[in-house]
Amino acid sequence: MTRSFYITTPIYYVNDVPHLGHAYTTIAADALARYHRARERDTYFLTGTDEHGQKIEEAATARGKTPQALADDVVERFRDTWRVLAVSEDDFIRTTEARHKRVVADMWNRLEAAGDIYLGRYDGWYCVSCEAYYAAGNLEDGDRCPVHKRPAAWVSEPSYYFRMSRYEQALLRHFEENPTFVQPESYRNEIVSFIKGGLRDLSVSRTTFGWGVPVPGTDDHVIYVWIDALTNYISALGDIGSEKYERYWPATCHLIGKDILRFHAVYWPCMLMSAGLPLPDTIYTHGWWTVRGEKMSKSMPATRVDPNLVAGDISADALRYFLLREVPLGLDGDFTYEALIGRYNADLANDLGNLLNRTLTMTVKFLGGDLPAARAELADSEPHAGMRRVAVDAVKEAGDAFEAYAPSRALEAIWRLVREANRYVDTAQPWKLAKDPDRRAELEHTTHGFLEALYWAARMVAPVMPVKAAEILAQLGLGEDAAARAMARWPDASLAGKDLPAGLTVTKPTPLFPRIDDARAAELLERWVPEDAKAEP
RNA sequence: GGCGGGGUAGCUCAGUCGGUAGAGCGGGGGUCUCAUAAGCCCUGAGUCGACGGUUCAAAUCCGUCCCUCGCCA
Repeated sequence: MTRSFYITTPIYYVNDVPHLGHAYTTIAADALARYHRARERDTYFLTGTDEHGQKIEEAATARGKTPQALADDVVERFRDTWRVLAVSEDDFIRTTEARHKRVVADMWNRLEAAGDIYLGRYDGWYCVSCEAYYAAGNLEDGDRCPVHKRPAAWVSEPSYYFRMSRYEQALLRHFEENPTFVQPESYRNEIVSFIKGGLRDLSVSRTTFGWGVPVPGTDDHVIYVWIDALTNYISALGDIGSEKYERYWPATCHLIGKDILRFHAVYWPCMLMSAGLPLPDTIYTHGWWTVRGEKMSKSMPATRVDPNLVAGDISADALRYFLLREVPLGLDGDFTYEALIGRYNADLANDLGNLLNRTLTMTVKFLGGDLPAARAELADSEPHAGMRRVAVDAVKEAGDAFEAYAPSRALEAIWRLVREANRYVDTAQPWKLAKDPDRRAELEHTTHGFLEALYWAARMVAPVMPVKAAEILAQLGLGEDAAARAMARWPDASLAGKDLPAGLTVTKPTPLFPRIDDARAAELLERWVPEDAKAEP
């Protein structure tokens, strides 16, 4: 029995407006979840929101609302965005839900029962905007936070501590025994050297604000971020020991951004060890997007990319494709609208979209729209055998790549198939075969060949482009149910030549990805670039 | 400052255990006509960051240096 596949995104701070960074993590996790579902694994995909903390409390006060009312309000921005981006999460956890708070309290009690919680005092610099504490050495001009350049506050308060130092050796051993625990390897090395530098105990409660999960048995301490936030990965499954917990925990993959690597790769494993719970298989750290070479930031309008807007104009799938194809998951990348439109035209409109269009048109023109069967006697001759070899290889390579958290490589492999199919059409020249009644068998075999290539390509791109994949299958003549069933199964390479369903009829195609010409590109840029950024050079 | 990545065609990057370099994009040329002025084919005299070393042979190993990025609660 294969183990289940449980993948998570971080919970996003609910006060934020969903941006390209949120979209990227969530889309990547969604593609991986969809791929594993197609491999018929018991898959669970979780995302959600972090709704506690001082920042929410203050924002709510400023608007004359309760923190809960504010959270209830703004959480919809995330839910709406995920609908627009075709995200298929199985659950959406909010840290303000009762089911979450109950498990957080349970986690706390477990750490305490293990003797790993003690009362101390916290002294340090705190920046409200970052919701983060700084060592004196990391501040600028004496007391300014390096991110917001705002003065940080000196705080000194009683605080409970988690005895993380106790797990230093056990954690190092876990890294040695599980070389893929943190991926990619460069991040693993960073974390190992961090741990080797020595682990300190962790301040895990606060008394200066109230919006959070109360520390069990106290009335003045609130659990400070990590135990609260990280526990979402378990609380979404239910209580520890519940049916769903047993079915999905430990997680297969926590997909995260590099800014929260340490919390996932150090704090969280230590907490789990203390609680006596198994550790996740892999913490996968994806890279960071810059926009036009600049770090994304609220103070830089030109770096503001609204995934909802872009998806609305050129389809969610096109954005999903670009983000997952342009850059390997573990590396940083630069986002520009020019690159987005470039890939849209080259890969989606010209290669894939036009392949669908030309092949369907030929099927209608030369065969009256009836999908032909393959001819066994031609299967092993060229160029037919060449087409099949490339298709079979693509299924294998794309599958291997998705397994290895490398959607960009999977897409490259699928595009080798798409390009080969275009080449196959040019080599076989169906328009000539159609003029010669004696070559009817060749015409049918070739047509079957490129349609099956498309049938496979559609199913393989489905994790990344679920909506467009369904459209391709629909244009190939599959009904809604048949299309859904096809997408729910990864192609079986051994079925080459006999996988395309028989008896289907196709009609005149509609362009899947209408080409973006220069005029349209200018129009889109006008819409996408924020007003306050247009003045910039 | 300490530790760790990188510096390869105009751009983005591949290059396993050393055998005188490749893929996509862009540019240039050609060609088919089924197609979204799409497709297909052809086209790269790159000091493989610099210098020195090991070797019959180094982008690939060693040393020094330069530049760049990341981590150091």
